[in-house]
Amino acid sequence: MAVTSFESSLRQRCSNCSLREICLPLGLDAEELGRLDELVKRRRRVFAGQHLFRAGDPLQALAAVRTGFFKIYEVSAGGHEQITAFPMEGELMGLDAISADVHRGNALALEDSEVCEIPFTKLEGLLSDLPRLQHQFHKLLSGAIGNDHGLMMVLGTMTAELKVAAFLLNLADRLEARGQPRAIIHLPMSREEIGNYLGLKLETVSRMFSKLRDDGLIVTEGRKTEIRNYAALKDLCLQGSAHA
Amino acid sequence: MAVTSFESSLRQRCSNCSLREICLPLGLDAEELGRLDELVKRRRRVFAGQHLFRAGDPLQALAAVRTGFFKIYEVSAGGHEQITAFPMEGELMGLDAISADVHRGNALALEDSEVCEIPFTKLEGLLSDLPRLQHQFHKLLSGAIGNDHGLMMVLGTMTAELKVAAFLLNLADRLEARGQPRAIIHLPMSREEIGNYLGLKLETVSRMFSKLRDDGLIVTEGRKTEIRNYAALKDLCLQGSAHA
DNA sequence: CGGAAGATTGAAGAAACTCAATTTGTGTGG
DNA sequence: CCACACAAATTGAGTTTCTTCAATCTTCCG
Repeated sequence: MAVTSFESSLRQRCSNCSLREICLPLGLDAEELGRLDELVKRRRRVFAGQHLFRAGDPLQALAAVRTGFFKIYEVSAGGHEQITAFPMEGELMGLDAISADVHRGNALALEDSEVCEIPFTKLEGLLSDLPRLQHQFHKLLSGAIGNDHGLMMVLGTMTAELKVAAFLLNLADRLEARGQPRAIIHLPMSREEIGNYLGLKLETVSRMFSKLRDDGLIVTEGRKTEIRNYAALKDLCLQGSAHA
Repeated sequence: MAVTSFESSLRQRCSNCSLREICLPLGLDAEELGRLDELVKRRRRVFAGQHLFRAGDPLQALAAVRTGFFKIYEVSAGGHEQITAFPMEGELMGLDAISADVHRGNALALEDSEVCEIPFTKLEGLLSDLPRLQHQFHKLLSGAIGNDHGLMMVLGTMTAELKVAAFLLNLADRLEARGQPRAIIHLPMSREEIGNYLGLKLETVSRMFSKLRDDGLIVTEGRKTEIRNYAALKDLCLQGSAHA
């Protein structure tokens, strides 16, 4: 018992979370963190292939990825699937559900994962009391819009090669923001899922991986990818969208 | 003077605004509306071709379109422009700027327009006091994410013909939500701007307009477009994305 | 170790793009 | 009000890019 309570006080708190600089509680003081801590239901496990929520589910809680990787996909009226995000550690899922109190997207774990759940109604109550948390939450929502615009730019302006390059760079930068080496990327998603996300067919994605490999920008070993020349990859993206 | 004050009390209030069911103040009571009213700076004019804000400008105020039409476009590091939205009456602009306190996008008036400006810091203060307004604001932010996902679906899964059809349907539905006839659409944007938004070249957009016209779904007269067969246009979009 | 799913590569086809010419629309000054 | 000039839109022909179809090859589990 003593051990359990020790562990829970040590590990299961936002204040000790290694993701607190990325996740919701960024920039809160100890008292504010304590209030938030009370709300958060931590370390719910979601195994690879399982859904955390599905489109149509009522919004109960927002979820932050603690460990692992998810894909969020929406299904159109015509039945087509479109992946809208690949959330990783520290990223929130379900923000688009606030609008209608119902999830638009489906959240599927790509590998065994853990999430922290934050009951949304309770969170909104807390936001009224804690202006800094409120502002932080607005920044998160706004940032999600900005991320989506970034993807629109990729989808709307880039060729297949640039899309794949931008995809890898995006992952690299997000890994780096978490203190991990940006050069080594383990892709938990298939070529088909990457293609769906980027508006390409899986064969095209595969071809572009091969091309980037042949050009010496990356090294591929199945789903393990290493960025060999980050600067060149970045240049490729920049100059690529410049010719318009 | 008496007339002026009469007019201002009659016209220049959210409570009398014809857009209150679409814009921010949805579902507020009289007292809450009054508090919001105090913040809003109304009827700032922006003439066609003028910018309301530009990327890099510090976020001072969110802006709601009162009359007219805007385009929001972002410029990538490589210099490519991507239009991310065409806001019309009742729609908010600048939500993506909260994240970094700086505008990401540029807001250009496509026709002579009027906007209501809401100082953002003051708004956040008010949100803490008015839970219903806070919730409404969160719904708006969340809805913006949902809209973006809808566009991603269009960009990622649809052919040129379907993209244009979906674009027209989107406009039609938004007009209808404002009590205007959904069949008659005056497009304030050029073919090139439509193409930029949809990830197509202007010639392709033109061709698809012609195709939809030849198929009897729409009638075109320059930028004036009439939807002749709404149901068929909708079917086209649905079945189109089903084959995957 | 064997089977199935995922990934790669090739060749042929379709979709959208580029380049170019023509037509239409718009606004301005005579 | 018309004529002119300029910008936008349309249409055509040829090319590029991506997709489709198909055949391997690899990886990952049981």
